[in-house]
Amino acid sequence: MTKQPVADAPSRIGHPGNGRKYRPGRIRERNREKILQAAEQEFAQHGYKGATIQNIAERAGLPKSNVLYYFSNKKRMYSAMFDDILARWNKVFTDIRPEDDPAVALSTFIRTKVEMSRRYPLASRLFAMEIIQGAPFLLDHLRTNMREWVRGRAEVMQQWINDGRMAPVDPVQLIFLIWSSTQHYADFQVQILMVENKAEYEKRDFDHAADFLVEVILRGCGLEKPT
Amino acid sequence: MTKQPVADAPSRIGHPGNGRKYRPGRIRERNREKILQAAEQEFAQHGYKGATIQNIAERAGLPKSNVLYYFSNKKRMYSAMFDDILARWNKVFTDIRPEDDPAVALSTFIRTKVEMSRRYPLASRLFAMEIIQGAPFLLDHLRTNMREWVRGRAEVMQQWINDGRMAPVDPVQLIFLIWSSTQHYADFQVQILMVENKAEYEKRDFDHAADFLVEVILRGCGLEKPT
DNA sequence: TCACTTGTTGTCCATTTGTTCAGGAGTCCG
DNA sequence: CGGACTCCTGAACAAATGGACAACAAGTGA
Repeated sequence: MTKQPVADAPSRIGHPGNGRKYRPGRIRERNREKILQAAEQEFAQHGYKGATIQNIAERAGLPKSNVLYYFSNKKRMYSAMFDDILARWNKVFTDIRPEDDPAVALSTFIRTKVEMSRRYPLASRLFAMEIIQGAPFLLDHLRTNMREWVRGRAEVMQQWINDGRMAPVDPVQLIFLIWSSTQHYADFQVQILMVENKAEYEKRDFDHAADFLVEVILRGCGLEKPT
Repeated sequence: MTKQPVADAPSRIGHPGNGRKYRPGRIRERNREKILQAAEQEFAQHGYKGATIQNIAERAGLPKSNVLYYFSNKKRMYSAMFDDILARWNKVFTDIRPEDDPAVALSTFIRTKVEMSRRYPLASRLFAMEIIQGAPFLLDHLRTNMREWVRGRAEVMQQWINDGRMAPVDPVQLIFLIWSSTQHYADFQVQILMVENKAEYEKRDFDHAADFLVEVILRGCGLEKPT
């Protein structure tokens, strides 16, 4: 009789003595990571339906069966990825507060998002794909967490507006504007590269983009670029 | 011997007397349209690899074989769609000239693009998908037509800047900003609806968005909203 | 070493996929 | 009507796909 595989439980390193005799291996952790990275590429390029386990396995340099040992099926693999990505996302974005300086806060927000586009373009594309496809997996997340997130920020911005500290623009639309314009550098990378006739992005391209966005959007909100 | 099908030739209605005895039917035209529309939905939702001919056929209410009679294979179907879309695209966007008023021109551009997002959300998503996937079919178009298009507009904007008629911002980045922020309303529809807790878009939502974008972006470029 | 868990993989399978094809139905004009 | 052309479609097929499984290898703590 074969043992039931541990079935894509969330990573649990340094979590001994939970009734288990052996700590679930470092091997597990390493391979899980390899596979998730491969999956990120494959899913970002082909979407959920278009991605194949075979391809992911090849990218990860493992046999298909082994991939299926770690993630018992395609669906779980896909959502495991988003767990990873959303966790990363949550870690980076700090809160804003009414007493913050609007110019500084917005500028930080924009720069952080551009930096995310630079460092994790695949995650960005993946997210974009998921949304375009109708967000079958993330609908709930959008409806709850993300809605709350936006509401919180928008409230603070509204406060700033009421206090006359920035121009009266719709805060929710402003968030969309920042999201879209910053993500664009990850999602539409190919288009931008072609139009600008470049082979690759460099750090300074992102800095330039961030400078541009900060300048235009802040001025658009009646703010001065912070020093 | 069966006749070779006319093999997805471009529509040719009202084009008689080219050696053919019968004008290539109106049936052809009607079904072609039905199929292309179904394909637009399917490809926009699942990407190139994820879309299936079977699904397209079902959406169009035709047997698979019939779909393949009109478009001999998946690839041709896919590019036929883009021919359609790019043609539509080209028809709508008028040129800008140095003697135009920057505020009016930019404002028109933004509003036109928002209107496109409203009227042809599927086309927008399709395009986004194609780019995210690395633009395997559109690379050439991006490299040539689109590059030229951007260069032309950017030059005019630079002229405006040189003449002191708008703030000195990078024109190419400005175009990207307008593209991304306007497309967002089509591509990320689901996200926006969820965050705003709505079931559907209405015309006035787009108007609101367009007003917001015109206001912020124009001000960001040191321009006054045109009356 | 032993007993047991975790990790690995080749093989198999039902289903789906893109595509071909042959034959037939429908349409149109003289 | 007849014949030329257009349109339609069920059947067939090789390749690919998601997944199940059983046998085996490697690791681990006692």
